[in-house]
Amino acid sequence: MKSFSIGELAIATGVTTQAVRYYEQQELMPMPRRTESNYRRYPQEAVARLHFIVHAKQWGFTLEEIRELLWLQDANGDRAEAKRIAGEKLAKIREQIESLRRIEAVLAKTFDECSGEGAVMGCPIVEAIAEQS
Amino acid sequence: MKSFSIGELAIATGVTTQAVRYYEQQELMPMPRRTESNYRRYPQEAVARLHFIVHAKQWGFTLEEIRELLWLQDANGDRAEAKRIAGEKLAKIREQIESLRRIEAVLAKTFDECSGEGAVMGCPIVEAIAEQS
DNA sequence: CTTGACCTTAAAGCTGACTTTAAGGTTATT
DNA sequence: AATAACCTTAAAGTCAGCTTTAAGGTCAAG
Repeated sequence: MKSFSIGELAIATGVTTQAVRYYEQQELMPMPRRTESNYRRYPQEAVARLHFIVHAKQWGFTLEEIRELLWLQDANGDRAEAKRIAGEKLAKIREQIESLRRIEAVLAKTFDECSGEGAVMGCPIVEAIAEQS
Repeated sequence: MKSFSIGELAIATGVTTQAVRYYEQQELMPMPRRTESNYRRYPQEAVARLHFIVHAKQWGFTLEEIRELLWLQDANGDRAEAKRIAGEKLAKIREQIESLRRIEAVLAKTFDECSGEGAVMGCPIVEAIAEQS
């Protein structure tokens, strides 16, 4: 079965070699075996694991949350625990959406109210920020 | 008319004195006059200006964007310019919402699919992250 | 047998928005 | 006159998630 140098692994997953070393340091990637000349050698599974990290990041998981999920898999832990982590993340994401929507609504309203003509004095956007309770 | 020490200004607006000095350094707050003993003395308008900063931050504006808006007001610039800044911010916020909504949809789906029972192996949440294209 | 592309480590730097630390000077109260 | 509660500055530290730098060692091609 093919084994990978850190550079090959990096290319296969679209991250930099430094990022891979950083994930190792942060205990997301396990310490791989080394060649005689002290080069890292990764097994096939490492590609999948690193892909998991990359994808989870795209989903907005922090490295800390991803570490939790990975350790859970390593320990073949409870599915309930994975669901809890995902549930917490889901709640956070929904809060963020709600918060952004509130801002969007007010900003969009004042944006429409602003004629875009004349001096900034009296501009509804600026006024709205200044007067916010 | 009342004038304020940096501490009074900070309390009036709910920020720390260090933050006020930081805003001065970042050219969001103007350099105020000093007492004989080199203490900062702020006029009434400084309270409003600092409030503007605090509120704009709550709306998700970065300090850089807030500086733009403040300088615009200082120069009594074009309302069109303020509208442009707000418009760019609005676009960014909408992008963020869209991105979060896409994540929310997928995460919510896999969350519902996960029974929460048994070992993490085969868990739909973990699988979904692993298999993401 | 040398050049260049890879690999190694540790440590410092980056962004944003501050906070913390250090080492003092001033003002108000007791 | 002493103490606390303010104020001053500059510089370093914090968080995340890396990137960059420095100073090397190794390996494949020509």
